[in-house]
Parts: sequence; C-alpha cells; structure tokens
Amino acid sequence: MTMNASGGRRRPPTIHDVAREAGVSRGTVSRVLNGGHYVSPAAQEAVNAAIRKTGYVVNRHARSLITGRSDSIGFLLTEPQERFFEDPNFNVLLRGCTQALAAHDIPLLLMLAGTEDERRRITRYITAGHVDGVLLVSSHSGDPVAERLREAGVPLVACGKPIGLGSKVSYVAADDRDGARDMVRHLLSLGRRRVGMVTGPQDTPGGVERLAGYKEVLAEAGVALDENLVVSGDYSRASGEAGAERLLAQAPDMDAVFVASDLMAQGVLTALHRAGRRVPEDVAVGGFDDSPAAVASSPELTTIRQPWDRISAEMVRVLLAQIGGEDPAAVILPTELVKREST
Amino acid sequence: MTMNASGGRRRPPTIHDVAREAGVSRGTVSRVLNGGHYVSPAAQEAVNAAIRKTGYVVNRHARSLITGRSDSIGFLLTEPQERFFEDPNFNVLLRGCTQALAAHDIPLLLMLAGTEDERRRITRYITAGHVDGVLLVSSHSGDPVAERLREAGVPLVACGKPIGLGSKVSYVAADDRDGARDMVRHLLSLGRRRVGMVTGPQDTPGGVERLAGYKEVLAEAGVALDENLVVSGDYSRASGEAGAERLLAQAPDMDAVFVASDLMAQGVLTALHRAGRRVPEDVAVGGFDDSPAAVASSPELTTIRQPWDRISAEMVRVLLAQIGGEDPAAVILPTELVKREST
DNA sequence: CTGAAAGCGCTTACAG
DNA sequence: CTGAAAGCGCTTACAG
Repeated sequence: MTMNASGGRRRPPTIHDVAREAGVSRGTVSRVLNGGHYVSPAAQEAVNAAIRKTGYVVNRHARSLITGRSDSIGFLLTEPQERFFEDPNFNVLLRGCTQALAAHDIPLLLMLAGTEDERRRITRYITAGHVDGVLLVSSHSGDPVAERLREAGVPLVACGKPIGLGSKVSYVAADDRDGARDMVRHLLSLGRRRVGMVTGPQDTPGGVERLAGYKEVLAEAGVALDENLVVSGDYSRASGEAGAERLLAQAPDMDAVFVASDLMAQGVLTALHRAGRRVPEDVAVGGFDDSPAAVASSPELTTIRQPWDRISAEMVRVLLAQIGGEDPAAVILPTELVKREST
Repeated sequence: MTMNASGGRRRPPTIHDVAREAGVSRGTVSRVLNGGHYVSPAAQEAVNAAIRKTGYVVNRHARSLITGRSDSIGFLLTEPQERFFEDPNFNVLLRGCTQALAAHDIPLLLMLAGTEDERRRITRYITAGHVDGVLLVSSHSGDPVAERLREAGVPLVACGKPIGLGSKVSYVAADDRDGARDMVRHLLSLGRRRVGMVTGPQDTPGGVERLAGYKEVLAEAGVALDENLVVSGDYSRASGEAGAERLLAQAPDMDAVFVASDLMAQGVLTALHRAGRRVPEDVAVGGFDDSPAAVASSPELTTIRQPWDRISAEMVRVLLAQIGGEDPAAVILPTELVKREST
C-alpha cells in the first residue's frame, strides 16, 4: 500500500489548539469530548466555543490507538457475492445498517470475502481489532467465518440464524416458517390443491424453514405431500426458471406454487409464461421477501414481506449492545402477507 | 458513541513482540513492514518468520497516527439514496470498487449523505482526514459536496462528469453521447422513423449527453425533430412508465423509443404492454446501461452497455494515482450496443 | 544496514 | 473539578 499525503490539505487543529484557545489543559478538553463528566460548566462552555471556533474534529486514529476500540463496524459478506448483489434485499439491508450506524456516528466498512483466501485475510484483519464488531451476511451457513470470529471473541450478529452455532451467535431473522405458513394457507384458501414449491437452498435457515412451513400447512389441511411438487433452487432468478420447468414436467396439473424468494418467483413467472400458463388463472404464484422484484414483475407478486428496515435496525442495536458487553441475543421478527396480482 | 472492549479478545502482538522474537530492533521490523528497504536479507527473513510465528498484524491506528494517512477510501453517495439503491448499476459499481481496493488491501468506507445535514457532517469527517480519498457517486451534479471536497484538497474521483467543475475534478464516465448515437442509429437502421425518447434528468451529464446524441443522429439522418416525441424522466422505473404514456398520447404513431436507462425502459415496456402495443413489432425499445434489469424484463432489452467493471477499476486507479500526487484526470470509456429482443 | 529516540494526537489514572 | 504526565503502537530522521 503506498499512499502519500495530498496537496491541499492543511494540518487540522488538534486538541492542543482547542486547549490553548479555551485556556484549559488538554485533559479538560478530552473530558468534554468524552461526555463532559467532572468538568465545570464554565470550562465546558469555553471548550465548546473553542471547538466551534477552531473547527476541531477528533482524530480517530489517536483515539483508537489508546482506547483499543476502532469505533467502526464491519459489514461482512461471505460466499457468492454476485448473488447478494443481484438480490434487492441486500441493498435494503446495507442501506438500513449504514443509516442506523450513522445515527451513532459510526462508519461502516464494507468487506467482501468471496474466496477462502479473502476470508482468511479478512478474518485476520477483523481479529486484529480493526473493527469493533461485525454484521455478518452470509447465505450458506456452514460458513466457517462466523465460527472463527466467535472463537476470537469478536462481537457479531448474523442476518438469519447461522446453522450449527445455535444461540451462541446473535442473529436477527424474520419468522420464515410462519411466513411460509401464511402463504401456503393463502394459496389453499383460493381453492388450490396442487400446490408446488420451489425451495431455497437447504443449507440455509430460510431455505429449511420455509419448506417446513409449507409441509406443515399441507399436513394440517389434509393435503398429501407429493414429492413431484417440490423442487429446490438457490434463490437466483435462473434457478426459479429451471425449477418451474421441472415442476411443469413432473406435475402438469399444478395449480399454485410457493416460491421461496421473489427473485426465483420472477424466473417462475418467465417459465410459466413461456409454457402458456396464465398467472394467476391457471397457476397462482406466491413469492417471499417483498423485494423490489415483487413489483417489477408482471403480474406483480403476492409475497411475504420481510421487515428489512427493522431487521437492519435490530442487527445494529444488538451488535452495539454486545460491543457494550451484553450477551448474544436472537431476534425473530414477524412477516406479513402482501396480496398483489399473482394469486 | 459508547463502545467498550469486548470479552474474549486478547491483546494482539505488537511490533515489539515481533522485534523480540526476531532479535532485532523495532525500527528494523518497521522497515521490513514498509517495503524492506535498507534491511539485510538475514534480518528480513528473521522478521518475516517472527511475523508468521506471532501472527502479527499491523495496528493501522498507530500507523495512521504517525503517517497522517488513513489507508482507507470513502465511497460517498450523495443525493437521493433510494434511487441509487434501486438502480442495479449501483451494485456493480460498489462491488467493483470494493474489489479493486481490496487488491490493494485498502478498506472501503461506505458513506451515505442524503440530506444537507448529513452532507455537512460527512464533509467534516472527510476533510478531517479520516479517509485518504473519495469515490463520489452522485446523480445530480450541481452537487456542492464535490466542490467543497475539491476546495479542501481531498483527492476525489467522480462517477460521471461533475457538471460545472470542468476538469478540475477527476472523473470516469462512459461515452454517453456516442452510446446514444449508436442506439438511435440502430433504431433508424430498422426502418423506424418516428423515434421517441425518454431522457434522463437534464441536470445530469448522462441525461444531457444521451439526448444530444439522439438529436445529432436524427439531424444527420435528415429526420426532423418532433418535440412531441421527447419527454423527460428521472431514471426511475415509474418515470419511464409515465413518460411512455405521455409519448403514446402525444405521438400515437411512434414506432420506436430510445430510453435513457434500462430501469426506465422497464417502465416503458409496462406502459406499452398495457396500451396493447407489441414490442418490437409495433414499437422498438432501446435502453441504456445493460443493467440486470435488461435481461429481467420481457422482452429482454436491446441496450447500450456501460463498462461498469472498467469504470470502477479506473475510478480506483485514478484515485490512488491522485493520492500518490498526480493531477486529476478524466477517463472516458467506450460503450457497446447489445442487441436483444426489444428491437 | 541498524538501533536509540522522538513524536504523531489522544485518553486516563494520579495527584491535588 | 483540573493539570501534568505517562503511554497507546507505530514510523522516521538521525547517528553510527
């Protein structure tokens, strides 16, 4: 890494300049900066005025060096990046986390670790203390990064339940099973009885839970489970398209399909359209996520809304609490059925 | 901001531990860390072995404190965030920049400044030296942030030409005008003569240039410009839909339309479909960007590919060069016509 | 080529 | 409530 100082920047004012301007010691300035405890109102005021006058901004490197904290948070994306970037949910999550952190004046470092090599490098970087905590977004959850970070004692909160780590790692997730149950119940309420499903990956909590919800409701309704009506996808649009083609071949009488993500549902719509099936007349289609994809497709998708705003806000809240010394926690948030044109 | 040290992290090894392990002074370790100049091969080797053995990772805060560099780069998004996050191009750009930077082991800080208040706060943060340079992504380009950062001497490269700042600020952009020319020429080559356009915002370089290209080619082909065939949008899907409706009302005989972004083109497709016009039989539709939206829509869009991978790579290259002391530079990259189903 | 030393800007016990 | 002082982990002239 080679970076030199740039041309035009003049040396910013230091705590020393502020102290001189305010006529107090540097210690007092620091105390004002750190909450104003044990500082007389007069000194307090003088320092604040001096800060305004000098345009002082704390040097975080100096502060971090002594406190041992970095005052920044990492947003870590492991595993296939393309998929996440293709997924509109990712945007909402990233934006939500950035904003929630900005409210605390904490910068967010974006970290991508798609290869094992990068994952090793990033893990070292993190465990060296360059961020105070990590927001982990990973699709497949046999993900070793979560375990490594947990072992190193790095505060961590995952988006979705990390399989295999139980409640030792904090996570925030929507209630996938309940959402799936709502959707399948909705499809049955329409009178459909040949309800197919395109699942998510089965090494993913969402993938597992949504399938479980589907099976439960079918069983409760006394509808026999037909293996030909279940195919698996990987959350990508392409896998939805392929999945629908398989379903059509295996179970031509399918009259509804629950698809574990809106993106896959877009693919399903494409395949159905090509096969000449009308949606929702011939086949009702239910998605999951309520992502922008849901209203971008035609017909617009009936889907299950994941509360992304709350998810990101909770992830940040739990992480900050954990950095503050609290124990890990799991937060499960309710979903909501959004009825549109596809059912 | 209140963040306490977390439970399990033990104190990481310092340069002092490495020096002891290697049997050299701390200065020598530092020299190895910073390029290995003026270090004997023997010392070099001993230090490297000690680094491996101790698992040493440099403390960036200490380094930054003394060098005055932060060894990190900011990715700054000003103006309406929703639009950018909705825009698939944003993802590609963000990912490309993150990866290009990762190759230099430089972390990327994501900064969102949608309100004037946030913009002020971020500007202070940046000018205080917390990042070495800024990758600026802003739609409307009367954007005061670019000017403020330039004045403060912060190395900066914009995505797209910042209006009003001339070549004082580095930027990387696709050749918008040339791309637009290619598309309109393509539409004319299909025999269409009533070619409409949905423009981008006219306070945006891309918005201006793409319209200019459209007008140029029409003039060159001897096709009179019809004001009824030109409406303006804001790059959002919704504005494309509304724009197409206006065009249909003003110029029902329109047989082709050039839309300044794929996202708007999706909206155009929706409106055309609703009006019962077949694409491309009745109306040929050309987009711009070659974003994921282009293949997600049906029919798939003929469009102009922006070389996003190269754009992000060049942005990073130019920024690092500028941080290294070079003067600002503008880089214009060629576009490419991608023929699909909509023309 | 190498070590001893100063110093980056801050925070935090420690005396008062 | 406040100042003087030590020290966080590193880099970089400065002597040798």
